[in-house]
Amino acid sequence: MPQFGRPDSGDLNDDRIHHILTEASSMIQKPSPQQNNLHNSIPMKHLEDSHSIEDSKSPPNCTSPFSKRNMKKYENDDISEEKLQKIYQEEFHKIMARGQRDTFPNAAGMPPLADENIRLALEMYQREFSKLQQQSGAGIPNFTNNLTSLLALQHQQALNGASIQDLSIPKDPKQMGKSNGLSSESDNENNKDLEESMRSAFSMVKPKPEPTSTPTTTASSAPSPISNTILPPVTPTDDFSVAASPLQRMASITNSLMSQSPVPSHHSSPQRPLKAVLPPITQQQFDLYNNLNTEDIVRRVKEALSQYSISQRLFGESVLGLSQGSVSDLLARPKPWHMLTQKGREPFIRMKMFLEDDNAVHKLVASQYKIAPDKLMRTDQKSQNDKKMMPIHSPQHPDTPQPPSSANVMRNMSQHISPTVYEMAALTQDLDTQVITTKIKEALLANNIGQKIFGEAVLGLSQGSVSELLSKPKPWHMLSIKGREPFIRMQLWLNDANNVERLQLLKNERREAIKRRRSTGTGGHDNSSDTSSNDTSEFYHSNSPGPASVTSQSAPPNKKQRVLFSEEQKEALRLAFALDPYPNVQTIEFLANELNLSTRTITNWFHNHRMRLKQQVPHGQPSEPIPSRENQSGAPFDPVQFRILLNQRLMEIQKERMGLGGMALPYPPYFAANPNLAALIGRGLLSGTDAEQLAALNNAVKEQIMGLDLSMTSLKRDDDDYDDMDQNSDNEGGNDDDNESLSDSRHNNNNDHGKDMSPPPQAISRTSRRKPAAPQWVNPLITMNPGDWRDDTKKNIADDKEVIINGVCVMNQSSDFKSDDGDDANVEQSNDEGDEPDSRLTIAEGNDEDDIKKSFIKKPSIEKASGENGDDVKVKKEVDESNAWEY
DNA sequence: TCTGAGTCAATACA
DNA sequence: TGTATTGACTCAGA
Repeated sequence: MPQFGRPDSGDLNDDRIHHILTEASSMIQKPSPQQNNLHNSIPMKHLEDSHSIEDSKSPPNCTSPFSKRNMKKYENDDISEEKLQKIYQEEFHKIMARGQRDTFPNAAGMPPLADENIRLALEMYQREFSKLQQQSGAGIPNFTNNLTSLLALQHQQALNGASIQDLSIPKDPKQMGKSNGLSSESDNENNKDLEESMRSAFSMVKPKPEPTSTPTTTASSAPSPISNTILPPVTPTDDFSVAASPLQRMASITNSLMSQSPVPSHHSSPQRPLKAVLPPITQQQFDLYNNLNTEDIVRRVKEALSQYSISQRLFGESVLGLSQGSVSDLLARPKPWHMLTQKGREPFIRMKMFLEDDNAVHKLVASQYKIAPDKLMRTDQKSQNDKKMMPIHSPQHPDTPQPPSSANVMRNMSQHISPTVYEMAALTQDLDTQVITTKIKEALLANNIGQKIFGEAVLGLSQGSVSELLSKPKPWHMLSIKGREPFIRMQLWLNDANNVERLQLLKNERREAIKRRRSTGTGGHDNSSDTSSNDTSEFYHSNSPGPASVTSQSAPPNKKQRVLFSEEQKEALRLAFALDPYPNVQTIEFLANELNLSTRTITNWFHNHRMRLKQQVPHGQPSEPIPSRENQSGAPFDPVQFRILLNQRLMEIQKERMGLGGMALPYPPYFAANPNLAALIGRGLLSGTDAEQLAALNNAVKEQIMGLDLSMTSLKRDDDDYDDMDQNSDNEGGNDDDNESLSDSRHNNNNDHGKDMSPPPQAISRTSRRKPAAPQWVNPLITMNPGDWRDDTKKNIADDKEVIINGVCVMNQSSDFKSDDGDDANVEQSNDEGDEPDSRLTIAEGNDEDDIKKSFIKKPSIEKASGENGDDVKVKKEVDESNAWEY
């Protein structure tokens, strides 16, 4: 499905960019070695100027490893002005191409990122070019004219807010090229260009060429390694510098634009043919850093990388000249200094230099997120000057500088510096995601704006993603930069005075478009994403890598049908998960065979199940409902045990379907007489093996037999694996209606099941998945402090306890816990209506039998679980270490 | 290679 | 039609 916000219309712009590049490349003559040298050096200056225009007036930071700029060649080389002009012209084209992308809202609705910078860069070019002209008395007349007109046009369009489609490049075929052809990849390449350029801006790394890669003409249609390495070389000794002059690089860009398949641009492009090669550490540097605390360095580096979400890959390649794996190894297990060889000490010296360079981290961030370094630097400087901005210099101690209110931060940022969303995400220390989503929900509801249009236009996300974000927002500190971006966008949207109007406008446009389509009989399904090339709402998008992947605009392939698990399959998977949330390959294959599913599907299910269980631990909860893999029991998954337990479970289900839920089981109860119980406990699936716990279990079994607890015997809707916790903490949503709807749902389910006494194992028995109420802010203390589940009651529900066993909960249920419905318990619970939120291994008790309830909740392990937080942690740790069930 | 994080998009339901 | 769910996918880290 074509993504809203990624319309085709931008191709026109890309077309022009592409054509400029093509024209430029066509002008290229094979450079002499001298030219090569010159070209190798000039872009660096240009990049510095274009990326650090404001910095250009200040002396470079000579202490920085990133400040080693190769300016000498440009300054000293003897070269004709004509060539210089040509080079300037080419670089101008390049900047223009970038400027078009960065300055004007592009097809993806990206707002201006560095319009000022681009303008300054262009002005700089103009100045330089004028100087050249004055010096030489010759020059290229049209160029300056074009430049001037472009600047004027750019300025005017910026003022008018003109869309990219209106951008008219001065028609001078000789210099500027004509508009023809299309290349949607131009933007990608420009992104790469920018990325690589930025990388080079603090280049400690120079790219190493592929052995055979020295294309010298524009004719090559094969992708060249150089096409991926637009960045200029760093040092005069660089082999690559000879091979990749700007002209050649431009030609390669053109070639790659012509030949590349539309691959989304990403900084970690898999086609990277480069290997980082750094200039060696000098003896002076070795002397300077003759004794380093590697652990401390590693710690600080990790903090920096973590704080700014800098990938190890980028760090390794840009700073250390090492692969991601090597970086990981170094950071995880730093050797003490004295144990390192000179070579082994090099990366630590580089890390040290990196840490000592105030700008290095920001440049890396800029590189990672394609933020113009000077922009980021300005942000940084502004933040230092204006305390209302994010205090980014004490990131490791978020409590020291009091972060400003999120709204103020956003307001300041959007008003003053127009940073990218990534910048904001990286630099904002705290944001109340709950408040934001609440406001968003209110706004959408009040103005009848759907999640779909909001997500596509404002967030660049699909409806489903918006739904999850709004209903289950993660706390800020738990979000990666990427995950923070939607919230930044939401806040920006909230700050926009015309936010609703824009969306309403867009909505109407869509409606009109649909009407037109229908009236014209074009038919086809409504692809509401394709109406939006000029959508004002996309203003909220930045030109950061973007929230939404650009999906193909072409006709979607055959709709892929989703796998739908039958209840039996789900039950089996839940059981298997309870036995081992991290199944090994053998287990996965066994399950795949057993359930007639693909191993991939099994893997995905476990993966998703872990993730979604984890998501149920909301807002800042340190609780880990799923034991880490290392904490898993050494005992392998036991297929026999699995089959026995599953068989019993399926019998339970069948019995329930037959409406015999209240009757005594004709077979040994689930646990009480289960010969595998001991094994289950012994495997650490139950926390504790003492008699009391067994007694508690037996109580639970007794309840089942008495029909007081239908948790094991009701097949309910199958969507409650993950959302029930949210529901439980829903302070606003719990009401009678919820219960009613749930009851209805259960009723229907039972009826449905009753009709089919023995559904086939593969039968799809989907039941109601509708939640009775949208989950609201979930209490973070779900597993650690159940007493805080509900802010409204503030009840210390010592009785409300749960035991999550590998994500499967065993809990009691107090009477005040029944309010919402059994459907939304944040742990699997049962109620007297037979609504089992999750038919996974669950031992619960009915609401109506206080005695039984009490007997159950007095399980020692559960009491431990409900203690003070500290106790909780302690107990939890013990549980983890003993591979026992968690709570 | 596995895992977590984030996301898409098919699907179901109100 | 809008929203919630969830299987599957991509990407980065270990």
